Amino acid sequence: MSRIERIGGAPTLEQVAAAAGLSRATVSRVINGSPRVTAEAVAAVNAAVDELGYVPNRAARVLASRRTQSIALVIPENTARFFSDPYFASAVQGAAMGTARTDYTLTMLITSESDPDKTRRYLRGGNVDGALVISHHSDDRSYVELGDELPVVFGGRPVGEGAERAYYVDVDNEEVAGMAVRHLASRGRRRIASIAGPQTMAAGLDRHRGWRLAVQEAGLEHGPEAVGDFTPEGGAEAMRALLASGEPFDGLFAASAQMAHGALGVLRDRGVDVPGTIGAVTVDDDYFARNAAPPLTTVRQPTVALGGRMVDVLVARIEGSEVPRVTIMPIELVERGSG
Amino acid sequence: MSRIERIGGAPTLEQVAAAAGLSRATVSRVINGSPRVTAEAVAAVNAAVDELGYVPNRAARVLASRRTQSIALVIPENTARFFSDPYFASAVQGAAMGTARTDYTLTMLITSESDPDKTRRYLRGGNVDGALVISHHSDDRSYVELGDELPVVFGGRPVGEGAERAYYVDVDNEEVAGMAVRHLASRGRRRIASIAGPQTMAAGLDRHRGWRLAVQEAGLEHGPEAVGDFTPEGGAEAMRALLASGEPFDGLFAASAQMAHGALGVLRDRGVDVPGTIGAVTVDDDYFARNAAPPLTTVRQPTVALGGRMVDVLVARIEGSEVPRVTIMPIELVERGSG
DNA sequence: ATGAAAGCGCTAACAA
DNA sequence: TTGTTAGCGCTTTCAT
Repeated sequence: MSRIERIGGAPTLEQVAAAAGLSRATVSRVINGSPRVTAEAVAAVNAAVDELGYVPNRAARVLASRRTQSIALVIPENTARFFSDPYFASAVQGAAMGTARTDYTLTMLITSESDPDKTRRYLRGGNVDGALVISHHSDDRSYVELGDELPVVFGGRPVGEGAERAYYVDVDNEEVAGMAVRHLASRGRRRIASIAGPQTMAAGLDRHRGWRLAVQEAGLEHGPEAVGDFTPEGGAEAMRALLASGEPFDGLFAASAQMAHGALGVLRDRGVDVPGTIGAVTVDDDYFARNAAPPLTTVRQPTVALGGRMVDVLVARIEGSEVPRVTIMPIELVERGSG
Repeated sequence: MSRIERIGGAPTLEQVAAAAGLSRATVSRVINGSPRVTAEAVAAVNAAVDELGYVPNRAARVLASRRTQSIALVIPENTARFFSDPYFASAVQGAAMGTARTDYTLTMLITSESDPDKTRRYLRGGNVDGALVISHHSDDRSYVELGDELPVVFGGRPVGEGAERAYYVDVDNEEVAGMAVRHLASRGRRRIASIAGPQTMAAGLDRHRGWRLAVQEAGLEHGPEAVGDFTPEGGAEAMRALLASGEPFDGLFAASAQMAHGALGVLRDRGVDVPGTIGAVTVDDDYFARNAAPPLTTVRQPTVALGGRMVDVLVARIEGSEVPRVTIMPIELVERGSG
């Protein structure tokens, strides 16, 4: 042992080795769970580790092994309301909890507007083993191409150039709309209107298409349609447009609970009874759905689980396992008072 | 240059040095902004960096400099609803954005129930330079002691053993309540009831005390009081208790918008007019405050900024600057329809 | 102002 | 199974 004993600070592998009467290599093997060690060695190392309170130095490990054991969670800053959106908040929570179950570390990366390349440089600089990108409510798809440089998993199907190669976890958004429409049909609604999400985003597009198809398949009529931006204000405005169109409808599919919440406010102001006159079904079981008046019948997507699954898929890819490029999470209808 | 040129992968400092015709040491100085380099050296290095697309390897840097340039965001897992609470979501957002402005990296640490020491080990293992702990809605104060081992900054004044040494960023919660009560007084309310938060938490305690004092100082009467758990359900239950007490009141201070939201639901069910019969003021300008019926007059605390300030304070401490142990953020009254 | 050289603490061939 | 020995890519004295 050529080095001087460290006075303060954390104990090193070398000190553990000395205490256990073994070499650093063997201690390293034990720490990393290698099968090529004797039970005695394991016991001796564990004893020494406990005694010294040894904790491996992450940086040294990363440097030597060339694996960072950490993953990035990329959050587009232009999604200003990111955290006030329950979908994001839940997905982030799921990702964080999912990461905690592994030996990986989750680094939050908010893309900076002042220096847009900062995030990209960080990701390409070998600082992480992979990245999670939650792009549900954003049309920022500039990270799709990153998938060629390191493992990336998207939350929500990305759209645009190269998206057909991207790994993602999502729900079947056409089926989300279908489930909603069929429920309205089963309640006797005949003319179903739609408040769609942005048509630049997969969730907006697919739910809208799902509405169109399901209405057709159920032999119903298409009511008027309007596009919102997934916010309550957008939903309110869309509802005004629906009413202004003059086309009648007795059912409404709103592509997000936030929009439905805003839409219901407009209906209440105009004295339109829900579910009496119009039955409404939406997507997302969050506080907007639960606290609307009346509470919203909705298609629930498992957002926390979705975030967790993103981690599972990413870690599998990092560690070289085969995983399907697309993971679809189950959905379910939650009946409440709105339709 | 003894090493073999790397075929793929990121370029190294050594390659930059070769390209710039300088030593690694000088390149390192330039990269780290040392003043002891000539302008020519800076130019040469920058050119080489741009040409090669060089990005420093974080692990190597950490290992050599013994500074990790990363901070942890500790989130108690028992705060199950963490992310669905707008206060937390905003504070986390602020912290993430604040970190993005620095050269630090933010690592999310959800404390695992299955292995409660995992977080602690990670923090003590020299993996981060400091930690942020947001404990507003939690009485988990087991991280106070961590402050003795590495720089820690709390969001919300911690309570319990050792808390008097803790660095934290918060609002003046007594003043929060005072502002609310004085507003009610100015609107002619004479008997002010209180729905308090958990008395195990600073925000709960201080706002309750603030209510008591302010009512006294304004020469008003104390109406009935009840304790909730900061959730809408807790607020609803507390309101039922207030009404059941039989004590009259024409003003209400609810210590959180979530509780106020729940309380107003009960009043609406019982046909009590707000603000006609009872004027209500609360805290937090979030979704719950804005979407209650009627919308809530509330004391706004700058949660996003608070999260950002936590980072500022922590970084200052890490880098050895003097910072006040306590940082108080400004608050303001937002008038809406409830009182 | 610059360079040479010695590590930071660990992993991973390669030998034994 | 264990130990020896090179580094991983960077920072940082210490000379020059």
